[in-house]
Amino acid sequence: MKSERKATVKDVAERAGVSTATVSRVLNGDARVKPDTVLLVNRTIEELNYRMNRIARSLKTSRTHTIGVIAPEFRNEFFMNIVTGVEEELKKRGYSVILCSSRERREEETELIGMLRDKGVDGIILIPGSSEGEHLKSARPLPLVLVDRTVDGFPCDAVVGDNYRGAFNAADMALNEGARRIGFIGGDMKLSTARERFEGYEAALKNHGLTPREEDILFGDYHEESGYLLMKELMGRSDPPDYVFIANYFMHLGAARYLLEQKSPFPGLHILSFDDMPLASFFPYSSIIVAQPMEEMGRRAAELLLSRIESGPGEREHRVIRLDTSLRKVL
Amino acid sequence: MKSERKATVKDVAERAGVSTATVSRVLNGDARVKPDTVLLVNRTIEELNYRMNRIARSLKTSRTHTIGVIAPEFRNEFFMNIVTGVEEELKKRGYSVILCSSRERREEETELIGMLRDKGVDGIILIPGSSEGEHLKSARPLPLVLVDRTVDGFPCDAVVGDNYRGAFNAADMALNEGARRIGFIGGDMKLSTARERFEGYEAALKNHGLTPREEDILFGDYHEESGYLLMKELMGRSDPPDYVFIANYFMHLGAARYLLEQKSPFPGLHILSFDDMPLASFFPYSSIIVAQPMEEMGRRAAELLLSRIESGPGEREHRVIRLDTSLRKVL
DNA sequence: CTGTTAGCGCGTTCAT
DNA sequence: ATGAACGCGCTAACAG
Repeated sequence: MKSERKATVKDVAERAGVSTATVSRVLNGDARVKPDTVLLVNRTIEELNYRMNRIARSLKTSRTHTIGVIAPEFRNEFFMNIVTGVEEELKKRGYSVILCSSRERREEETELIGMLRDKGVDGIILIPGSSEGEHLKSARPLPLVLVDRTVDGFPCDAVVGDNYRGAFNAADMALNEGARRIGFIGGDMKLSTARERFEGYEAALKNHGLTPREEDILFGDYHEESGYLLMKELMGRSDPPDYVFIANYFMHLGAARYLLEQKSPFPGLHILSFDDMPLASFFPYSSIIVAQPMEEMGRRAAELLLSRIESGPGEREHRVIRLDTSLRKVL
Repeated sequence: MKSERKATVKDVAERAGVSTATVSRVLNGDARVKPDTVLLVNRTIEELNYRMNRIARSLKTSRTHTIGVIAPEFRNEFFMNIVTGVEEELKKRGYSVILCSSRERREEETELIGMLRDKGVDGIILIPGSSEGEHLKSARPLPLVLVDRTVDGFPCDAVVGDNYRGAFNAADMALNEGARRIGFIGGDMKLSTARERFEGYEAALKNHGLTPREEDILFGDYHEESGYLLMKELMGRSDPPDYVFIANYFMHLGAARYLLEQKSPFPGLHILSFDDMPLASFFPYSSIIVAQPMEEMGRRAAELLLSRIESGPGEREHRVIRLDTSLRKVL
């Protein structure tokens, strides 16, 4: 059982009595190899326990079958649902993913893009951490697909949820149900999703002949703490709204924490929120949830990216895929 | 602005009037290069906007500065906290991570190990999806570090929490607080963590002169649904225990779902649980939580792996690092 | 259908 | 302190 050094194409070629080119052809499923030869080569490969050195191949082809994925934060279930979809689809098509966290910092995004390019990834999928995109052009000419949010001043392939309609539909349903006043706890309006969700909410109210009251509308930053504080502010008033729309899951989480802490109940309170995470429907007063197809967003982003990669620089138009949301009625 | 093909060492060498060997030395910080030359080369590198082709380097050195990380599931916050620690530490030391999901299947683990080896990773960090490890030897001789759980019949470097002491301490605290009967909702006893947690619980009871009642002890599979069902079974009885120890976060989640669904309260109920996730302390009746240092587990695993990689096949003893847990008192 | 040959871009002796 | 030359393992022309 003397385990020699790893076998190479050359070893296989010699042992099988063919040329390295033929071995390479078999390896790559080239059609014009005599079936017998294919068999012979494959048998030899088995015998030698040969495994292709993909690094050498990459050097030659300048393709790594590796995609860089940049997410703001791994501990975020929402993002990781997207990544799950990405990985699933990519794996199916023979790619793997280098995952990096941008920690929500622009400079990190820039740095990571450089690192990924150096590592030779075939493309990048990025969940933007901020609303600006100027720095993303450093990815060029590498194929790049944004997920979840678009970015200002940087037209780019992207897969996002239909935030406007999602928010509109939720608010509309609440209104049809008899909501009198719907408060709003939003995200940073510099983010595309935060804007769209607010606009959807606003449009639904107008559509019902209501004008949103300015004091019912609060903006935070999509983080847990901000949801906590804004909910506290809203409910601490003498005349709070009967419905509250919370623009994302993490603010919802914070709001729920506040609500749970209070001894006395809030009769008649109903909460609308974005993102149907496993727990969201168990938060107190949770009533209508806008569900985004998180994994599908990831899958579609992967698909889009691969189509760019595999078709070369064909179509130059940027494509923005907007996925439907659905409503989940809780109580 | 004619953007030529990417510059190579050769281009830099020519432009700087030195040899490629010198450029390579500068690139790798070789001490014996005349300072002037270093400066010159570095300037040229800037001018040409040269970036090293790391694939070519990898082909030569057979080191990729890439680590494979296999987790059972990306949507699991617990695992992703570990991965966060891994990525953080690795990034600091100049490595990046290829992340793959085993979907909790042994065959996937095997397959992924093969894929990672083919991609030339320098080592693998694996969060085992099952209790068996026979198939993991296919990773040899690649450095491999297990995190969170060890595996039967496969001695291996590993970083785990001190499950026994964690469980012991939690149960002990509850008993000192006046708990009369502590029920137990455990995980699959084939898993090392499930066994250790049960043993810690059992030992604490014995230590207080109590014998655990057989009917108070239920085993599930660490998943949400199983927590739901077992909690339902336990609380549906005529004489349920006053304390319940739930052996991991996801079962705790399921149990909480059950509890939340019930109209009538469970006066005096206290829940002990493992893993201090952001929400755990808000679950109903949550009382004592055993917190594992999730990110640190990841960091330590990364450290251990890199020490193996960078020191070559030195020490042959497998090292198991057992990290302390801490107790979090909720109510 | 198959073989020959020439690199891909780098690190590394072995000279000097 | 520096250079010339070879080769890591593979694929891609180009021949035949």
